[in-house]
Amino acid sequence: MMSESSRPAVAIDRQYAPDQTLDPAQVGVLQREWARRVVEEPLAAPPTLIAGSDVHMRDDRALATVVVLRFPELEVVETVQGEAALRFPYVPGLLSWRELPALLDALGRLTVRPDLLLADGQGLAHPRGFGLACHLGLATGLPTLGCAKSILRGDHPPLAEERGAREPLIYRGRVVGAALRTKDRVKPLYVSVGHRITLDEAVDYVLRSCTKYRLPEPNRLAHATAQARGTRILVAVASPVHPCPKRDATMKWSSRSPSSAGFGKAAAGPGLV
DNA sequence: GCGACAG
DNA sequence: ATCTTGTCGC
Repeated sequence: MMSESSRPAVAIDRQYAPDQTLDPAQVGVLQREWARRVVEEPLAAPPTLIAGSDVHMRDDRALATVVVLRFPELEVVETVQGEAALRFPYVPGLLSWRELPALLDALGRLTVRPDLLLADGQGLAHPRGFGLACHLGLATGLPTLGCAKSILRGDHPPLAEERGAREPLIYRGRVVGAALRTKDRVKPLYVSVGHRITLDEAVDYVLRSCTKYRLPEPNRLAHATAQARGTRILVAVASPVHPCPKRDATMKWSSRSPSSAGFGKAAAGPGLV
């Protein structure tokens, strides 16, 4: 058989693949530009398939996992994995440049198309309005939302202790997201628009995806799978240990790069050349 | 200058 | 995120 070239469930727009050679200042400029392309609008229809993603770091490698669940049943429909070499340091505000390669690798392997993707990080609640969730949205064209475990930027009024309690996340006088209690008396999650969704919908779907745990099921399962794979506690019946070729650790830009100001220190920390 | 800083 | 065991609490 042939010619029945069924296109991938999720097409990756390579124009948004992170250019790993850019320095922080250049990335910042790109983020501001791309932030203008983010669309904040109501979902076209209630989602039937929702996905959650997570990335596990291990030995200079980023292992991504995406789990798709049927909604609102929350039954697993598909699980895919992706991988990429870590060629970018962790810099607050530039997370997508570090994690997107592995995530796109995984997303490109999906055989079903999610109606919504819950990313583990910020969406619009970002210094330049372009967190990981927004980046994933533009790269896949899918509706996305950011679901972070801690705040990157912004503040919010005290939150009631009951599950469902919600307060706006404010940054520079703007509502960039929402603090959401997904479980009684447990630290809240920070939800924000990623792409093609409204904040109210994002909050609604995150809450409806949380059953007995703090994190939404898609993300919780993706995290467990990614972590297990990274720690090698999964039954690797037919798959040998991943080859680990030699690679130099050029994980930091010139320590005197004038354009690096204002982006915080690199993961390697100060003092390293 | 100092503090903050998704994963 | 990662390095890492047990432990206090519902």
